[in-house]
Amino acid sequence: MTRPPAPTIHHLAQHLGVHKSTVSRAMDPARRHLISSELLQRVEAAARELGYRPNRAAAALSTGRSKTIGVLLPDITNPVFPPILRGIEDALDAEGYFALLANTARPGGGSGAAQAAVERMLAQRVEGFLIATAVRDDAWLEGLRKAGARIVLVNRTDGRGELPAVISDDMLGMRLAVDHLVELGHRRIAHLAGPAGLSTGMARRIGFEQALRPHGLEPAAVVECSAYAVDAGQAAMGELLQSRKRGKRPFTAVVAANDLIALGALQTLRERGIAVPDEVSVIGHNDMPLLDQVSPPLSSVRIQHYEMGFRAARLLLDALRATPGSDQATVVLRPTLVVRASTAAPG
Amino acid sequence: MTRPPAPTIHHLAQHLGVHKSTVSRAMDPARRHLISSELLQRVEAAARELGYRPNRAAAALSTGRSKTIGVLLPDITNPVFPPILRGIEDALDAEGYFALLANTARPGGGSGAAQAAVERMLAQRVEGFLIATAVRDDAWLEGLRKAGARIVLVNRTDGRGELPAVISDDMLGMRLAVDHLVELGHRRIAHLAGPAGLSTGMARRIGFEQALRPHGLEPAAVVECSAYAVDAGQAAMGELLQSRKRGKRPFTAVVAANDLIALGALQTLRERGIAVPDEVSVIGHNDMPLLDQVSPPLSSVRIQHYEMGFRAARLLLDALRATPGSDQATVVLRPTLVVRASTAAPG
DNA sequence: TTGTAGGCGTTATCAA
DNA sequence: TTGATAACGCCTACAA
Repeated sequence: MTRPPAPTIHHLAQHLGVHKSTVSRAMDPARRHLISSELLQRVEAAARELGYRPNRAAAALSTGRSKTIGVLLPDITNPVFPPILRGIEDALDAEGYFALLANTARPGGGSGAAQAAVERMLAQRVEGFLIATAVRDDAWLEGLRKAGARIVLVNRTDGRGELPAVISDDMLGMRLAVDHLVELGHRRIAHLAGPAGLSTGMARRIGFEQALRPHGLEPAAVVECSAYAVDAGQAAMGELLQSRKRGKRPFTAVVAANDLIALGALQTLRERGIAVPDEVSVIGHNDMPLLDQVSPPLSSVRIQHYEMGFRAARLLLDALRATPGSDQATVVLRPTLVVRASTAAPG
Repeated sequence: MTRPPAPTIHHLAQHLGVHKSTVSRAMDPARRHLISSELLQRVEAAARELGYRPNRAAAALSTGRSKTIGVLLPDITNPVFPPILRGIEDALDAEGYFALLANTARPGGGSGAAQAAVERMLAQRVEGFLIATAVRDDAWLEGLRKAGARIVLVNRTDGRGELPAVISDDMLGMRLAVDHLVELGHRRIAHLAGPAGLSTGMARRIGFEQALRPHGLEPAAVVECSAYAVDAGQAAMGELLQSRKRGKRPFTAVVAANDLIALGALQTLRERGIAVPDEVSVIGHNDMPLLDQVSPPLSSVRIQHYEMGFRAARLLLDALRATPGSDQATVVLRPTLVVRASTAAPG
């Protein structure tokens, strides 16, 4: 039982007794109008009958357009990325594009995996890249741009802000968190920062400090986590408690750079018998799924992940139509505050 | 600033004063040995220098192999799929393949979206499909197979078991859950079933009933949820409590068909002031992330999602090498029990 | 070990 | 409105 060879445009043309260019035109919505409606119908009927599908690989070769976009993200297993990817896909799908996906956070680390993925994608002749990997070091990214690649950053920016990006307003996000706590009466607020090497880690840390200023406050303490992960948050919270014991600037609230870190903090606090929110308030960032199911339900700053992916993909698609260089835009999305039970007035 | 046209094999050949087939051979690891090592070095150097990348779109046209696999899943936003996808990608990546992804659970419902995605993927000349969409109705799937498409099912089977698949042993999974509860002393166990239209929903329900039998037990009650979702679980748990009130076969434990349903159940029980696990034990299924962070930490049956994706992709890749028809295999992975705090001896 | 010729399935450009 | 011809960039015989 061998599979029948897929019919080509040639077969169809022969079958109909017309030339293949005619079939080609009939199959293209943009050039259909050049065909007599009677012939058009016949072509469509025959195509259905023979199960003809234009070979995109051939079209790609001929036109130079693969209808394909490279998507780089650290790890789809991290809950912030699925909605982003979903948004990307929905936008691409609407234009008949596909995403070529690569998870670039390999055990090895570094940007090597990302570069390797880019190489392969380039070979596939993707028309552009959507990049959500968060490492801030990327000379290679700059090189990619210089080589003529179309790029839109998602959920991050490059160092110099030369690349178009769709991000969340991290300054605003931290202000929402801090204002909320200050309003509740907190004056001594600590920060569990994300890795300084990641663009959001840095932005949120700065955002935290700037958000305190208008209130005449300074950070009670800042500890940088080694990663956006529960155990890193656990460890960092431990450190924070050390400094607290040493009596310098005891804090009544903690702003975490992300939800996983916040969950780790919650765990450490629970272990030490420190009540949340009675003794210490905790607020996360991202508002990932299921935060309402943990104990206590975690307050957080909600980011529009789906929207971020969708807009980024649209931005890229628009840029592909336009001439190179006309794609300079950065979209900043507004986060919102989600108050649950992990934040309350200081005891 | 227009981007420089990518160099082709022709340019490289010219630059080196050799014929393009020579370059072609030099770039292919499988045929490199036919080239004098001196020339090989020159080619490689020149390739690096000019930034030459073989155009896969052209190679695909020429060889008929796109190095591309279509992956269909309902919704990447559902936490069981990211690890599956990651596994798929890792396996594909190792062979230089890419995944073309489609989320087929659209608001509309039905298998229309899946079929549309398949159409487009066929046009892209994917070499095969990995399908994780769970609807059990699929005449169209059968049609796809008959048309010669290479398919491996992931996390589901087809009705007749004609397609190779990688699944988890749902019978065993339910047995693990039921045995655990029986061992704790439960005799009246209820089931919150998944939608009967989904392959896992059906399999787990049957598994549940069969697991009770050796213990001389019958289901205390079974309620089918409208979806694998928290609110569906909430509603179903409400129904279960109704039947309990009516006094017929009151239960002391609930086996949920999936974790989201279990979380919904937990919520309803909390609202009604029924203590877990003191009055009712609850166990989920899948062991999705963060279950250890909810309250009480949810016992569950862990499924090897990553492995499932990885194995499925390998199976497909192997089948692609072999001749059609030689790919009949079904891999069954073994789940494990994860005991946390939501299950205990009946009060 | 290297070169030559032809074809993969489309689209694009002319010409009719 | 349709047909003819020539690419697109690579691979695969086969010949040298």
